[in-house]
This record gives sequence, structure tokens and C-alpha cells, in this order.
Amino acid sequence: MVSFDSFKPTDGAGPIYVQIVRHIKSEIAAGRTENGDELPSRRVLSALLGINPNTIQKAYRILEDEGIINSHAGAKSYVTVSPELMEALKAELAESELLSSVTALKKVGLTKAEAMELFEKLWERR
Amino acid sequence: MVSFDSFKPTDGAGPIYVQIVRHIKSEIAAGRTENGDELPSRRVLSALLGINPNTIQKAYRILEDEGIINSHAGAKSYVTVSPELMEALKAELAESELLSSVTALKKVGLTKAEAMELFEKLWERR
DNA sequence: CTAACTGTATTATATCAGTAGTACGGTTGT
DNA sequence: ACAACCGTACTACTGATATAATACAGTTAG
Repeated sequence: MVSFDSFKPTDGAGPIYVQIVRHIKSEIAAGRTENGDELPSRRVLSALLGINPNTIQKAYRILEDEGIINSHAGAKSYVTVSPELMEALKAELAESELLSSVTALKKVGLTKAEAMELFEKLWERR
Repeated sequence: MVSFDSFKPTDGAGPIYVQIVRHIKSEIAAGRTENGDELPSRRVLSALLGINPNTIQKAYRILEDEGIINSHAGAKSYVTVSPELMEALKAELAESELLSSVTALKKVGLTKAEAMELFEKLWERR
């Protein structure tokens, strides 16, 4: 079963349905979710997260259009990812996350050394 | 005059007025904009960026509330920042940018070494 | 079989971001 | 003084996001 333990929709981090899509992709990329894993039903997850079923459906629909999950009327939904897709997701998420930071930091005038020092410091911090 | 040469409102990067606020803070943090610099008028900037004057007004209003710019009815608007505020902005922007990346990358399961290697690679890329 | 669950679809409502148009009064250069 | 700017304010409209309340048909376990 795909986990939503550490997931809370955050204000100011874009639409909730996009956050759900990203979370599931992230779970797959991290290897915490494998091919064939079951997804929580729309109703169950909406109750768990305290949001509307339609918002969940919107997220699941996007994932199905991208071929990451599989849904059939009446039956449960499952994750359907190949190892190659998993690696691709990992690279896609990591690069898109870092690229925006790099461009922003360059714009502020930080040197590479300054940026990497700060990056390491933040990584160690918990 | 505060420059908007390298600024284009980007889809999927949040509200336009927030992007404008961040851009001006970024210009100040990078030292490309100093205390006393003039801002483009609402009408001029809206025409330049191809967006509505009200959207510019919303951004300028936020900056004024934060004490970063100064507006008086009828007169031009100017940047009003102390050296200390400039340093604070730089630290604030850099840390907030990197922190979200670090947490996202940790969630995907990257090690510190992998993350820093990717970070350096993206920094070199132009 | 059938009851309980599943995915899917529809309609209505509320809020927010952004656009569009207009208006008013203050400042400034000539 | 006066024209050309400026900041400010207001209303109305659109589209996207999210909620709410149903409804219907397919599946699956007891």
C-alpha cells in the first residue's frame, strides 16, 4: 500500500492535487513504493487527508494518464512502474528541484563555493 | 532604475505578483539595485511585462508593507534598504531556496554525496 | 447472491489570482 | 499654471482550485 504517513498538503506549495502527484512520484523514486503496490481508494485517502474526493481523483487521473498507476471501474488502483521509469522519475525530480535553486542562487550573486557550503550545511541540519 | 531585463513571469512558478516581489528582492540581494534606486511606474512596468497594472500594484504594495520600497501618491517609487537589510535578504532568499530542495532530495533517497555531485554539475551547466 | 466497496461522472458553490476598465487626486517639469 | 505623469482605489469579469452532494455501474469478499 502506498504510504501517505509523512504527507501534509502545504499552503503556498501549489495546488493540492499537484502535491499528491509529486508525493506519489517521490515515493516511487525513493523505492518506498514498488510496481504492483495498492493505492488507497479515493474515498479513504480523502478522509485521511481531510480533503475532497474530487481532488484525489484529479491527482490519480493525472498519474494514470502518465502511465504510472492503473485504474478500472469498481476495482482497486495499483502502481504500474518499470525499473527504468523509476530511475527516470528519480532523475526528473532531483534535477527539477535543484535546477530552480541553482538559477535562483546564481541570480542572487552567490559563488559556487558559497552555494555548496550552504547546501552542505542545510543538508546536515535536521 | 531597477532592472527587469532578465525577468519573465513563468507559468507554474506561483502567482506573478509573488515572482515580481522575489525578483526585486533578488536584485537588491545581488547588489544590482541600491538604496535610493527608482522603480518603474506601475503603468510602465505593466506594459513592459505585458501584464495588468493591478498585478504590479499588488507586488509593490507587499514590498512597501515590508519597508523595502517607498511610495507616495503622485510621486515615483524608490527602493529604501539598509546594508543590513540587504544582507538579510540575501540570506533569506538563499536559505529558503535551498531548504526546499534539500528536503525534497532527501525524500527521494539521495545521499549527500549524490546530491552535491548533481548540484555541482547543474551549477556548471549553462 | 448480495452487501460493501470501488472508480467514475455530474452539477453547484466559494474563493482566489489575474485581467480589464475607469476614476480620482497628488507631484513634477516646462 | 498646466499638461503629463504618478500612485491609489474601485467594480466587474474570467479561469483555476477546491468543496459539496449525489448518482451510477463494476468488483469483490463473505
